[in-house]
Amino acid sequence: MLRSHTCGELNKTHLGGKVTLCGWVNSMRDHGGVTFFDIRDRYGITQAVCSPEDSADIFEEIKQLRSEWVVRVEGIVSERPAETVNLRIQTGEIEVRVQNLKIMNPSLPLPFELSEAGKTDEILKLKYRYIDIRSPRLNGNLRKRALFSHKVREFLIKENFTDVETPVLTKSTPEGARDFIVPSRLNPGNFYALPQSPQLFKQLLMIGGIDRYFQIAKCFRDEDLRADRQPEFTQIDMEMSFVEEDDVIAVTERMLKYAIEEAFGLEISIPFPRITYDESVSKYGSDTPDMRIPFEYRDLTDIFKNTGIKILKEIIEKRGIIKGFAVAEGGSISLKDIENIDKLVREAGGGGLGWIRFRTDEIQSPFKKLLDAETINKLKPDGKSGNSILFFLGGKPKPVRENLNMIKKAVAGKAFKPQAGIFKFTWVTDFPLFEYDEAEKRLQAVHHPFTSPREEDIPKFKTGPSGMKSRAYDIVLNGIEIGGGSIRINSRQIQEEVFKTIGVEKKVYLERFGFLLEALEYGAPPHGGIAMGLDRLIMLLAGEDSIRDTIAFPKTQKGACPLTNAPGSVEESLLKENKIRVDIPKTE
RNA sequence: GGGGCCGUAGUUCAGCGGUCUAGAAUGCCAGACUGUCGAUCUGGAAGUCGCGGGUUCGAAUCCCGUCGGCCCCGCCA
Repeated sequence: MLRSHTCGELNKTHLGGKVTLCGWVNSMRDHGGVTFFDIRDRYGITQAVCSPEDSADIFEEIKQLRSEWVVRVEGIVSERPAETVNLRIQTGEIEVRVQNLKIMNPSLPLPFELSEAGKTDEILKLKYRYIDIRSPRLNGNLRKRALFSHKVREFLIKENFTDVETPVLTKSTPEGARDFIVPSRLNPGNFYALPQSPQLFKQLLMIGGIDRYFQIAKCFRDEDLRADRQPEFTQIDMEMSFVEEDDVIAVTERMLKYAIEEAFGLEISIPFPRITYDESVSKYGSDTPDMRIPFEYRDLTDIFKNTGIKILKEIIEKRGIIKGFAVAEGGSISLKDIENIDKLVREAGGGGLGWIRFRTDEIQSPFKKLLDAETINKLKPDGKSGNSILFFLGGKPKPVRENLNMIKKAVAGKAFKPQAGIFKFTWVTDFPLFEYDEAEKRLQAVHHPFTSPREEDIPKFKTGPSGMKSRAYDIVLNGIEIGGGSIRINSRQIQEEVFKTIGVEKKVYLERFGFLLEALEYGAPPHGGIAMGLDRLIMLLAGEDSIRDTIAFPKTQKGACPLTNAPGSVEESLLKENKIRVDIPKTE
């Protein structure tokens, strides 16, 4: 070993001891007659000190040091003079009096300052990712991620899950996201696809009697990127045989509780609340509700039906709805704010904003004169009327919901800011099995086409598949979907019904999914599972805004890696071997 | 495919109703300094104002195009 200790562990118990530290020079403080410098490694920072009395030669050599040089320092652990103790660092009570110095590698000045890394240009940070990784934030995120993954594995192995690797070179499937493809040299003109998830393989593992499978698996989807989407990402992928929804949900909850508590030191209480898809959309306007935000939508159509407010009456007569939500502590929302929100709604084409402010004994509202006491009473939010505001809109359900979501966002930014460190998990259940795809003019699987319908809905394949409910469940954390799963179809006949319903021709599904259909006929047990986005989970738990900050070497929004310059061109010979000709159309 | 914001010393940013011989902070270099810890003080170097074109006597600044970054919509079974 080149070192006897790390830079984070020395304290008064080591006084007088001879130690050797290795690390990066963190900051030089040359006072002429005495020089201090900090050595940093991922464990911490230790101050080194040297004056000519220690050694004239070493003292001179230290003057050459610069930030980020890699050094090995040999010296004696000494007590700092009382007034110079630094309580902000772990090792602040001691310092190392340098007896020997080895410069292991000098460094150029860094292309950006570690302390500025938070706001440095993304492309520069990615080009020098290894420098960014030296920052405690990124370094810490990667270690938290590793610890979390370790705890997940530990838990699942204890619970009898078997970690199985599935292929990365696999087959393209027509449903779902765009595939990344890999040419096959041995089969010219044919391509592998990188897996969008190990979905089919894990189902086959169930048919193979593995019973409980998991994998921390890389997945690939060639779609446009977002702060929480990378072209390659990692899922905690699980599948279990002979289970129902509650079994998958329960083991997932226990796993998350264990891994989060162990890796992040947070307290997580289970079971997590559940909400049905329909209720979530109706109350929160979304199937990924953020349970930190307490505003619930209320249908006010019946209350307004018989009032003298003409605009609202007309909306209701045209089979529209009136819907709104109350802000309990609305004191910080000014008339000016309301005006701005109204402007937002109008700009989005949502008609006008209705609002009522409830004070202790009066109300304030553009409709004040048109509202009788009884109606006001009905509209009043439960109990609290100190200074609450009710916002509402009328119109067709979908735009009303969308505009309410917009208002909610605006109000949440004004009157309610979710605290950092609050984690609200929710299960969303009873998803529709299919949804209508406007662009393609056909039904599509909401979850994926291997999701089982509810038993009682099976006859609806014939009578009206759009009303079918699935056995799928999503898990949402603070308004962000972090995972989803379902009980799968284990009957060939139902699987074929689903393909037909979503408009996949028999020829196509036999070609693409024939192996699955066949497998379902060889004793496929009932099974189900879940997949969770590891990157997103770590992002939320670490308090980051982008999954890039949880991934060692992420890509830019255009899918590029400025460090390696991927993607790049390849040798002509390689194209030839793969029988590929590049043909980029010229766009004028 | 579309919308928004951004691109100026190594870095973070100011300048953007045409006059800039482009500033600040920080970093860098040199010197001073025996208790600092974001050390301090003095001095210095440092810019293709993303790239291309246009308007103009004159463009970092106005216009067009283009490349790139970030956020969002579409897309993401």
